[in-house]
Amino acid sequence: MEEIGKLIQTRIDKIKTIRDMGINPFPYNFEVTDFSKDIIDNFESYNKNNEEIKPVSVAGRIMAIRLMGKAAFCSIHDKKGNIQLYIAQKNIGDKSYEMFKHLDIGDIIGVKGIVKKTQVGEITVYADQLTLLTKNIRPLPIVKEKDGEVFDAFSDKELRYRNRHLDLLVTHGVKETFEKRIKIIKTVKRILDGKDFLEVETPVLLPIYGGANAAPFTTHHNSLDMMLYLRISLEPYLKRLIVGGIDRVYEIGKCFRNEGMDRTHNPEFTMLELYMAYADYIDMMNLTEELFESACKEIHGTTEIEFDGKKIDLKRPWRRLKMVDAIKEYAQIDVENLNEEEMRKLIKAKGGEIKGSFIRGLAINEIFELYVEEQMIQPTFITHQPLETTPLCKVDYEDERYLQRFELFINGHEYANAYSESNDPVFQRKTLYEQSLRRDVDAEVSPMDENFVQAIETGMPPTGGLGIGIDRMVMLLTGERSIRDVLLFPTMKPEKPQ
RNA sequence: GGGAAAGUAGCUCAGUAGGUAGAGCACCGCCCUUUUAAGGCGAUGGUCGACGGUUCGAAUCCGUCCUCUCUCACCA
Repeated sequence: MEEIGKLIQTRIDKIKTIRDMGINPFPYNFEVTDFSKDIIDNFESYNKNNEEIKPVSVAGRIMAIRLMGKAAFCSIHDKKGNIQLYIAQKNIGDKSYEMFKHLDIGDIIGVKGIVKKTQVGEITVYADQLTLLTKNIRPLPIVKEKDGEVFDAFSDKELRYRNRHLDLLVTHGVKETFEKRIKIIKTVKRILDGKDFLEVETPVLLPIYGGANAAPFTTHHNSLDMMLYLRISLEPYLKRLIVGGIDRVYEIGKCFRNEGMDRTHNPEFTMLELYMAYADYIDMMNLTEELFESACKEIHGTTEIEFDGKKIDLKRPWRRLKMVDAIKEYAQIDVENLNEEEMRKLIKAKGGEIKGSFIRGLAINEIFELYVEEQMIQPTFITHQPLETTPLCKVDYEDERYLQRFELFINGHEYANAYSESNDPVFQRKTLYEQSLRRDVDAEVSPMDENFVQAIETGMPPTGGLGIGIDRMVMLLTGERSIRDVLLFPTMKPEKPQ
């Protein structure tokens, strides 16, 4: 039998021993009235001048046991943190103490008792009653700590991601990261709700996909006997709602892209998309600033954060720079006065390449990405991308070679993308139709969505649209470098291939 | 897809001229009523990621594969 099996069997045997003592190792409930952090933070309200003021009832998982004959200290972990318990035979009685000696790290117990400080001053619950609430049979990773230094941390990332339940229990900061994640999302929602945006839920399973260039996941509906796609963006349905008269609409939801995985890409990820009728890309910039700044303040209490050792200030307003001006300033390249040959040379010099025939606007975008993007450390809106970079955006009034679009860069990475949305139905139909013809050469091109085009033909008001990658926003604000550290259950290959 | 590193006890890790597999913690037994990485004594525990090869003999050398990490490329 494998070793883990023996450890488990030992604990299963303990369950029987405890049952033989007339104790149910899996009782139904326990009245919890107090939590670790509250007791520690408000010690005086529990104990004054070593006089008990009020008894407490706490419950949690045993994380450490220090047994000394007829008494023991143990640390339990509850939803707010850790607290030490003092378990003495003379206080809890012979039978309970006998049971206690059969408990393990990982068991869940409830304790009623009084709060006191030990000789060395640690706030401790002195147990009068001990109740076993759940017997554990599978050993936890053992992580120890002294003076803030962690020993034998549960550090194997594969095991941590595959066993997030263990990771949450024993790895410092993991739970906090996910608490921050939801705080960020709630802040975003609060701001949007306050501006009269309607939060909606649109379908994930679609007969046709679109809104981005990406390979979709496919599935099959049995009773309809048809192929369905998982959405790659939220755009097509949110725009239908704008047409439908919901002038301010947003959704925060999972999108799915069947593409490569790395530190910043997971096959399923969370997008915020919002659409605002009668607004343009300038309004979207103002809103983006507010969302990031507010979320940052909510998490950090300040607009200044540090990431990768770099100080970043998210305080509004942020710099707004046309793409060609950014190239001029950061790369000393006057890209508008270059000919094709000069541009090709610049791209090649940085290891880039031009796919297919030379398209001037795409080359400008390529030069920006190669020469400038990584220098955009402080939050910067790069605006006026060349017309050729997307067909879904309106061109600028002043110079029709460029778009009313922005991309937000922070710390050299893109965090948001926004347009003054194109709403010319004739142009949209033509573009989407021509795109769909390229499907046999480019598998990532979306098929023609007739129903969507008909919606646009009904008339979409002038609209500003904004997309923000929530996972990356959370990474920025929590300092995590891998998307897997901001997803509770990141996509993993099965351990043992079937 | 390319490159690099890794996979040894439940956890964290040692372990090369190729010669029967080690530590700490956990677990088990004993001692211990103020410990906090508790301590002391003792014991158990391994298909060394998988499969092949070389060899009298492989955790170790070679090959293939699997998983994960980092990184580059691709992709929003």
